[in-house]
Amino acid sequence: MDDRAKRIRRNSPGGKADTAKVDLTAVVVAVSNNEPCVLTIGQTDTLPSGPLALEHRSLQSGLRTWVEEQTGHPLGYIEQLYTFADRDRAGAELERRVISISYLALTRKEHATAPSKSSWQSWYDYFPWEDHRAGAPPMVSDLLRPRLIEWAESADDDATRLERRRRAAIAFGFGDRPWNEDLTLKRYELLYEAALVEEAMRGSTLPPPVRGKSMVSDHRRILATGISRLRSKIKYRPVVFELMPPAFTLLQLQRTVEALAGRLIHKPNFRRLIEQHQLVEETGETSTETGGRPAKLYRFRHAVLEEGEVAGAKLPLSRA
Amino acid sequence: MDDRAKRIRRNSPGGKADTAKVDLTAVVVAVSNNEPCVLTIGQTDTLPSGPLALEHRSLQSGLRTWVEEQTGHPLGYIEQLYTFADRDRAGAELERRVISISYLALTRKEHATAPSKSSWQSWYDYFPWEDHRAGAPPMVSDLLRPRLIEWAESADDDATRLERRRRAAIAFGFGDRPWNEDLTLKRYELLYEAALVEEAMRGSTLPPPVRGKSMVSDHRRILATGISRLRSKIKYRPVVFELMPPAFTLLQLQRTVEALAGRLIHKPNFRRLIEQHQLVEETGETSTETGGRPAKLYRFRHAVLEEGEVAGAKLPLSRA
DNA sequence: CCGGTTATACTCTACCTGAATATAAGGCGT
DNA sequence: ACGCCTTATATTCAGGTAGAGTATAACCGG
Repeated sequence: MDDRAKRIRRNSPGGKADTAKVDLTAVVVAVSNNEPCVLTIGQTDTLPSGPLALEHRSLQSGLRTWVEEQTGHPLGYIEQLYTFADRDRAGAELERRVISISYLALTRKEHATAPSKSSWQSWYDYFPWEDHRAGAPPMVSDLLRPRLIEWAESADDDATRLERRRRAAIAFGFGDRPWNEDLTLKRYELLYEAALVEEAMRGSTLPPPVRGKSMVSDHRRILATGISRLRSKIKYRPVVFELMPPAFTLLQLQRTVEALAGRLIHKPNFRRLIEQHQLVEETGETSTETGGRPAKLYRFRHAVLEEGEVAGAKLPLSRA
Repeated sequence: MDDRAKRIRRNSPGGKADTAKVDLTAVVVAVSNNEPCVLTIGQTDTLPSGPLALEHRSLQSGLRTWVEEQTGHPLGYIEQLYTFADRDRAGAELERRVISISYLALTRKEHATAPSKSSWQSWYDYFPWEDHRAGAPPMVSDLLRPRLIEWAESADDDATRLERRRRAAIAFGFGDRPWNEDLTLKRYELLYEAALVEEAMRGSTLPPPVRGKSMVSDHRRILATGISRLRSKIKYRPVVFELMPPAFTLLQLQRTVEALAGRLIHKPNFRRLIEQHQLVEETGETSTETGGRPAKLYRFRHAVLEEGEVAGAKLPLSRA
C-alpha cells in the first residue's frame, strides 16, 4: 500500500491535479410514428446532462435525477455508454479536467409526467446519412463519397491514402461492400476527422460541407455512440420492447426496429424469428387501425428476461 | 445556457461538491501455458492503477503511463470496460467521491521491458468456479449450489425466493440449464449479494464461505467485468491474436481460446471456422514440439482487421 | 362483390453448426 | 524395420437457421 501513497503524492504537487468535474449525459431514445427520436433540452441541440454531486447515491441515480428535473421524464431502462475525458473538450483554458460519463436510456414519449422545456428530435436530423430505409440517401454517393475521396487523396503518403479510402469504403459501404448500420459512430468519427461536420470546424467561418444539425460540445458524438450501441444491441437482446406500448401488432414492432436500424426487414422472417424465440404472446385483441385485415395484438413476454439471457434475437436484416 | 449555470450553482454550495478523484484501473491479460493470467502489483492482490493527472493527454494515455510505470509492461490493445462510482467504495468518511474508470488490456508476458514488482496470477485463483475445461468444478454443486439455495430460501417473501433461485440457476447453469461462460460478472455479483465472497464480509470475523482469493477494494469485480467482456468478445472479434506469439499452431490457438472461455472447443469445427474466415495464413514452417505429427505454423492475417469488421468469428463451443 | 390493403401461413434452398469418423505424419521403443 | 502412440489434417452427415419468394385470409371502401 505504500506505493499507492507514493503515487498519489507524486501527482498531486498542489493537491489539485487529481480532481475532476464529472458530467453525466443521457441519450434518451423513444420511437413514435416510425421515427427514432432523442430527447433534447432548451433551444440549442443539447442532451440532458448535469454534474455528478455528492448527494447522488450512484452514477445512475444522479443521471435519473438530472433527466427528470430537466425534462420531466422518469427513466426506465438505462445502460452506461462510454466515459470521455478529452482535455480540449471544454477549451484549454480550464484548469480542471472534465469527465463525461454517458448513458443510453430507452423510454416512450407518453411516459412524460410534467411538461418542460425539453423536446424530441429525430435522429436523422443529426445524421441524415444514417437512414437507409428508402435505400441509401442520395447524399451518400453525391456528397459524402466525393468529399471523403478528396480527403483521402489529400494525405501525404500512399499508405495513408490507401488506408483512408479503405476506412471510408468500409464505414459507408462504398464499392460493392454492404452497408453496416452498426457503424454509426465510426462514420461520424470519420466525417469529423475529414473535417466535414460542423463540430470539426468550430472557429472557422466556412459553412460545414455536410448537412445535418450539429449539437453542443461533443453531444453529437455521444448520440452517435448511443445509436451504434442500440443498433447492435437490438440484434441479440430484446430491448426494443422498452420502446413499445403495452400492446402492439407485429408490424408495429417491425417498423420500430426498422426505424432504429435505419433499414428494412424481411417481414416473414422477422415474424418467424419473434415467434421462434417466443418473445411475445397474444393479448386476444386485434387492431383494425392498419387499413387491411385486422392484426393480432401482442404483448412482450417478460418471462424471457428471466429465462437465460443467452437467447438473443438476431435480426433478419434484408439486403435489398 | 442559463439553466446550466443555475444547475451548477445549485449543487456547489461550497464549490467543492462537483469535484471527484478519478482512478484508472487496468485488467491486463496474458495467456501462457494454457492459463489465463492477470497482471497484479505488490504483495497484495491489486490491479495496476493510479489517479488521472492533468499531464495525461487522455484517459488511455494516463492508463498506459501508470501500467508501464508500475509493471514495466507497455500496453498494446486496450478497451474501456466500465466506470464505477460507488460512494461507499472508499469508505463513507471520504469527503470526495472516487470515480473508477477501468480498462481491459491484452498483451503477452514476453512484452515486459523491465523487471518490476508486478506478477502474473491465474484468473482461476480468484474465480475457481469459472474453469469448466475439465467439466464443472466440484465446488459448484458441492458448495455454491447449496449455499445459494440457502440464501434464496432466507428471503422474506415467496416472490423473492423464486427470483433468487431462478437467477442462481441461470447464472450457474443449475438443473438442466447450460453453462454460459459469459456470465462471470453476474455470477460474482450474485455471490457478493449472497455474502459468499470475502469482499462482501469485510469487517466480519467469519471466514468467507467460498474459496478463491479476494482482491483489494473492488478489484475482483473489475476483473470479473474484464473476463465477462473478453469471453463474449472473442466470439465475434479476432482479439485472441493479441495474446498469441507471432507464429503458432492451430492447437495452440485453440488452447488459448479455451483458457479464456474456461471450456473446451470441438477441434474440427474450430479449425473449419478459422479457415473459413481466413483469419490466419501459413508461415511455411512447422512445429514438432507437440509430440505427434508436426503442425503447420500460422500467423494472424492483419488484413482481416481492415476488411470490414463485420465478419466476427463465432466460436463453436462444445457442450460436452 | 371486387380490388386494394394488410395479416398470416407455407415452402424452398443455401449455408452454418454440432458431431463423428477417417487418414496422414511424425517420434519412440523393441 | 516395425508397430504403436500421439497429434495433425481431411471428410462426411444430419439438423437447424437465415434469406427469399409465394400463397391464402380477412377487412375496408366503393
